[in-house]
Amino acid sequence: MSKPFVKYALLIAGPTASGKSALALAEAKRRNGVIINADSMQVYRELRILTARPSVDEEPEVSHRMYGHVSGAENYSVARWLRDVEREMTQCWEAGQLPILCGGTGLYFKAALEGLAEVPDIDPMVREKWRNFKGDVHEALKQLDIEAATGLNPADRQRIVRALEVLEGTGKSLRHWQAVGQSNALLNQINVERVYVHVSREELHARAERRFDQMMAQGALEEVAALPAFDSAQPLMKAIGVPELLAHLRNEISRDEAVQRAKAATRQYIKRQTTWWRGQMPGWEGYTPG
RNA sequence: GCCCAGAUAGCUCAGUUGGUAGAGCAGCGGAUUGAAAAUCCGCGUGUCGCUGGUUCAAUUCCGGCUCUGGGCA
Repeated sequence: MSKPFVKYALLIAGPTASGKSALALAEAKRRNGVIINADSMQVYRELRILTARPSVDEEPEVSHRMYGHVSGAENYSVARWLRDVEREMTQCWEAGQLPILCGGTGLYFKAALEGLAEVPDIDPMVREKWRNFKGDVHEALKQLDIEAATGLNPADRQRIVRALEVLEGTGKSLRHWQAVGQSNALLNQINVERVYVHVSREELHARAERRFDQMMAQGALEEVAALPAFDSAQPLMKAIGVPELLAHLRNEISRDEAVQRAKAATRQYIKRQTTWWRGQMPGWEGYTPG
């Protein structure tokens, strides 16, 4: 007789507007669970409506963690999420509750399941330097780290800048850290149940469209208008709907145009999420809400 | 009713001095290790309104028709 696992977790993933939150809620009630956020945008306090954050007030009997717990002035990251999740899961187990990780950010689930390269924190000054670098960053990386440079597309500025800041901040190539491997896979020794909420593309599009109209009715425009003057490079400023509604508030495009563009951005996001799970996360149990 | 303009990809339009057509957006496929709702790569998906005529060949030229704008009545 094998000893039963003490540590157990339920992972609920799926594209946006698939109905993950509803499933998580039902499972939490049924299995004495706590819902933990696995979405990179729902962590930001200032965007409740646009990120479709679950309205916690309506379900006081179910505890939600890591929703809106970060200011949009900050740069959240996979690494911070892993640290936050580890803390929350531990609390759940100690309280005899089931942690339910629910969200649409594939990289977060992948990092939790497979670990993340243990790159030391980078000095913010170094990050700033490369993010604001005016010249050709790919040229710069070729000079400093030819191996990392050849593996990246010259147009992929974001990854190139990351390689540059890691090199300068740690003295070693990003390739080195990734080769060293990941020892911190959070869910490694844990009994994990993985559920992928599957809904047809057509249905997802229809639901996402309806949902955005609802967001507008609930005051999404006002929510964006009320945002503090964050730097446009902040992650929160790139949440779907924010650039579009800001453009409308600056009188550059009509309200209808902004809505159409935001809906298109949502469809494109759904496509990227679908691709991610197809390619990066095979072996999840499919679940179709019905 | 008459005159003028237009009708080409899902949308907005370009183009072909006659040899079955291409941009942007949308869409589809892919990559993805500390910004991931990010970032990047790839792919035209088409009765060129309908119908006759001229021609080896018509989306292109000519006629008729239909529809849509605008103008005149």
